[in-house]
Amino acid sequence: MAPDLDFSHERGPIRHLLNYREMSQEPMQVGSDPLLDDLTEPQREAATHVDGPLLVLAGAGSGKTRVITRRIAHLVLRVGIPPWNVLAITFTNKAAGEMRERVAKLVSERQARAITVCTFHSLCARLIRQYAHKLELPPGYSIYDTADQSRAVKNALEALEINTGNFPPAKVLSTISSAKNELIDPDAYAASAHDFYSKTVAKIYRKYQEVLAQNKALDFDDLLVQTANLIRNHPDVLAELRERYQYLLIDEYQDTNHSQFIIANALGAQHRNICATGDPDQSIYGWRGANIRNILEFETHYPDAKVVRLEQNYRSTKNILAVADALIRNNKHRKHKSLWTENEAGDPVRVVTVYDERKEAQWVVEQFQDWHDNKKVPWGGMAVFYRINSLSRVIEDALRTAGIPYQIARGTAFYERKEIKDAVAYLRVIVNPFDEVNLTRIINTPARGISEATVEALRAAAVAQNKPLFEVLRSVASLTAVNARAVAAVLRFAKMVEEWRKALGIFENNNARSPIFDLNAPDTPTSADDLHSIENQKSKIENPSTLRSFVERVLVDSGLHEHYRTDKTDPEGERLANLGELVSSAQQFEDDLEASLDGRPTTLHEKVTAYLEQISLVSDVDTVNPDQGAVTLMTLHAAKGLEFPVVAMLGVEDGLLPHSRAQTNPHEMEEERRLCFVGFTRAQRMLMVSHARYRTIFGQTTPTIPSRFLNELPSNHLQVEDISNEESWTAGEDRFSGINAQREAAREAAAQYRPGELVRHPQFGLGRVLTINPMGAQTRAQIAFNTAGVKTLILQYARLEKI
DNA sequence: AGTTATTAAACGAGC
DNA sequence: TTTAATAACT
Repeated sequence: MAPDLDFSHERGPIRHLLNYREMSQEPMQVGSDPLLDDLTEPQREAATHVDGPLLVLAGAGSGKTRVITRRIAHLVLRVGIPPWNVLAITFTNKAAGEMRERVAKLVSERQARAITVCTFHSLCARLIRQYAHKLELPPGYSIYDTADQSRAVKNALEALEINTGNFPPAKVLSTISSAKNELIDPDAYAASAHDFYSKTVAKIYRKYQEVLAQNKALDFDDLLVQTANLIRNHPDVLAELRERYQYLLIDEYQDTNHSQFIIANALGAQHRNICATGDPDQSIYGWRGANIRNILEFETHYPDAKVVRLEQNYRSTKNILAVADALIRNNKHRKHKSLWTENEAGDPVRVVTVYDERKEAQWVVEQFQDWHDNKKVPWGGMAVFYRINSLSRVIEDALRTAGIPYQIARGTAFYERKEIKDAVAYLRVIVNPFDEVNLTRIINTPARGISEATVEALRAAAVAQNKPLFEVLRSVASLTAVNARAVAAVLRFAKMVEEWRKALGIFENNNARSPIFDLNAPDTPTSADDLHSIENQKSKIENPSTLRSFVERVLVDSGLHEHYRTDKTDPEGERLANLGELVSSAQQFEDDLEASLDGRPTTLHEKVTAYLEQISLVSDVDTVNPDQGAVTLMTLHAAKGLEFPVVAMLGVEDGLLPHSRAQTNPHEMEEERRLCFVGFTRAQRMLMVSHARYRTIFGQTTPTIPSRFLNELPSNHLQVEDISNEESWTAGEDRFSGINAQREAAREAAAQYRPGELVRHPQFGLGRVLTINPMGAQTRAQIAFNTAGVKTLILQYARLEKI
């Protein structure tokens, strides 16, 4: 049993803070500043740094966030920097929220609200909205998620008449994404493309950008690219931003990519008050363009930078830290850092071998139960990490069966559901009439009599007339290819959307200077002062309704509500409930927004736009609430920046961690090791690591090899257990009897049908068995049907009938 | 036109 | 295993 450790000092409230005015009247004595008193020397050095570049190399658990928040408070309270001059960039919205909260405990609520704390992506999204007119975008531009991007690429491929077979959208998109992260535009990409594949990608890239431009849409990478362009091409904007953001803090600097680097440096180049914090050993996003050199070469970019190293760890026990440190020492490309702690030695790190993933889950659940019942660790203090999302299922099942509350960090999953994507697509189309991807998604969802053929005719007309698709809807009557019933349906749909737009104060008096179609609408002086002043155009009618009621109205008017209310395929009403949850999320957003606006007016239109922006940029961890009293399940990537008293890491096996795709590339292998290191260093008191002898992935059970990383761990800090044989006799028998039963069934099924026999299929009718291919549960039969031709069917699923 | 069944295809991490 | 695209049916 581990002695009780006190981990509370990290988050202790700071009392009796003096504000700046009091300070200046009555100077504090050196060493008695409550902002700094409880900091160590290096921490204080970083926290009190005011002007000029600062690099904080912060080891895991070294109190980095604390230093950042204190530094912000110090700047505002002691130095007297206006809070709106401070810009802190974090890796996730959740981290931003936490940082703002922690700062708010040091400074006043009001001051805290004036500080900008956000992620790169949300900063860029807001800047683009604010300066939309300079980028030929409407402020209601769409942000495309992966699914939308994939649609856009498919459109591009279609237009170029390229077969998707050789150019799967996902693969093309990842190539394009890498290019964008390096700020390589289609021209530059084409210039460096020499082989057939990249030359074709160059064409697709160009077309894809055209499609996005047509739709007035940006993908995630474009948010950064466009911001970089904005800053580069508009010196006035850059000057404004530099004036506004005089003190820059960028957290997790090791995971910034080239475009983020460019943006940050452009903002900071003049005043040079740029503070980067991070840890090269925790760089785990190389695959999405993060450039570890940004942090390694910070001192080259800023030779006068002050460098502070935080090496004392306040988070973990000695054992955990020793194990993590031993692991990371195996990376060759690395600057060594000596992590140390004054914490207790604690329990050894447990490394356990289990039989399979079910046993693994069961073991973890047992351990958690013990920590909860006997060591009084709340459920919220425990977490399960894994390399790939698909490992979450088994542990979920086990936790559910055990009745243990859990939450999964999969914030985006909610917005990926069809019903939610549909509902959001309506909102997108309302604020962005150019968004064809979302328009085609909802034009006949739910079914309202607008067929595929009708949509095709409309699209053709839009291309022919060189008009946005939505504008063509109104002239649908002139299209001969569309019958009267469809015309009525289209007009009804267009009318409905226009009604919603009216409710937002958007008017479209036929091709007049309707604000939403008019990109050259008068430039209202948008200063960086107020990022919340979103749109240039103000609502022309006083609309009393709220965001919540607007969303509800769209759900009802569109028929989505009714459709899912009566959906027979969803008897539980789960989808309807999800729509309900969307409505409450709108309500929640509205409440938060009102609070942060502090009485300043907003239009409904602005609210919808801001809401759409927010839901486009939620990250997986954003939804995790530690005080929820639930075990947290997440990927190792999502775990960055978090900490839990008890941590279990699943599937520490070769092929999973390190992932099989990293095996051939030494750099990727080191990133895998860093990923493992990140996982280890999240643990405060107990770290358990498990690997199974057999693992079933995609229905295929295969023996595994323990992760090579396990061999790198110092045995004197470990407690190694192999429980793969315990009770596995019964479990093993169950398992094999299960498999055997399946095989038996398949054999029987195979035996049942012999080549030459006549069978009947509910759909295909009469047929004759040609061959039987016994493959266990996957046993297939080739059958020649009288009318349907030769088909290969899986016996288990095909409801065949012997004749 | 719209729904439902069947088959094929994807499976690394995410803003 | 899940999801997406396609084919068949009502």
